[in-house]
Amino acid sequence: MPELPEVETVKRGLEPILMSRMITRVELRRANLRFAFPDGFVGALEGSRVLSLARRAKYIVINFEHDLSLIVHLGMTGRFTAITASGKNNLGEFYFATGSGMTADGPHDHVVLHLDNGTKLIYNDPRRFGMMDLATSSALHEHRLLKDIGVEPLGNELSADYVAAKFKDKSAPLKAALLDQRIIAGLGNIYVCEALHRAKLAPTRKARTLKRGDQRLDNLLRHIRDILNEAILAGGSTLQDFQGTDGEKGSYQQRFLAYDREGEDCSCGGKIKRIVQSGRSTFYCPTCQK
DNA sequence: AAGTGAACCTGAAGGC
DNA sequence: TGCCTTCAGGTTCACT
Repeated sequence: MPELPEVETVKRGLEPILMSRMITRVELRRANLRFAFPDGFVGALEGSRVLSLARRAKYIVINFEHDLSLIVHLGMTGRFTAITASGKNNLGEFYFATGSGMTADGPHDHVVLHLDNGTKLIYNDPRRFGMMDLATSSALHEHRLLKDIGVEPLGNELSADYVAAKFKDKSAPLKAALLDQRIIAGLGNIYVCEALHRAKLAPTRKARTLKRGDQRLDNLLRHIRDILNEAILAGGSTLQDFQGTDGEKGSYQQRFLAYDREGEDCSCGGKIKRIVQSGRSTFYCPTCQK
């Protein structure tokens, strides 16, 4: 589900809960999510103290003392819920509820982290497309999940020249190229649709048609950055029931101009169309996106 | 080699 | 009401 803005929102929500805390106990309710939890997962985390949190693409990285990192991916439906002494605090997509009597017994509560201040942090993931793995902090970028990830779209490395070089000779549709995490990190189906709509570029166009020096490429990158920043400010989107840290609903969904708007009017007078590209829905306006 | 589609898994929503 | 089909924010594997 979550794309870069939602993952960033969850990471920011986890920060005050986890920072400087020690994990005293780890409950694993099953042996795997997308893949098996690594050997020694529980033992490595128990007794470890959190130093910092980071995000890379759609991965949340929790750094501990002694060169240990926990890499988490929320997949499509992963969410964190913190139960503190004062009640339940939801960090991901969920609902807000209070009451210290809440327990971690939902059918898809797969991991429970018990912290040294009594807080329980629950990872819930119905579809189990999420992932958790351990890594060596000092060699984080060499981890198999992270080593081939491309540039962060909100960092300084994302430039038109970089993208043009990656798109050169690419016959894949622009939509597919933008979803490729090896080129730009963190873009997902929604924000790619929205950015292409804002940039008035057809998702079906071959990536290589945007060449070095083409102003439309600068324009597209500007829209990508803008849309991600706006979404982060809004606390992520609310497809279904995404919510920010404090139970406040993310409000970005209301601003979608193309995504999930099949048949509706585009501001240009055309109609939003839904097509399928590499197995995923693309929403765009054939009238103004060229 | 690159590009497309299927697979992974569960739940929600829509059609009949 | 209930059964069946389709679809979902992601990633990765297996084909052509």
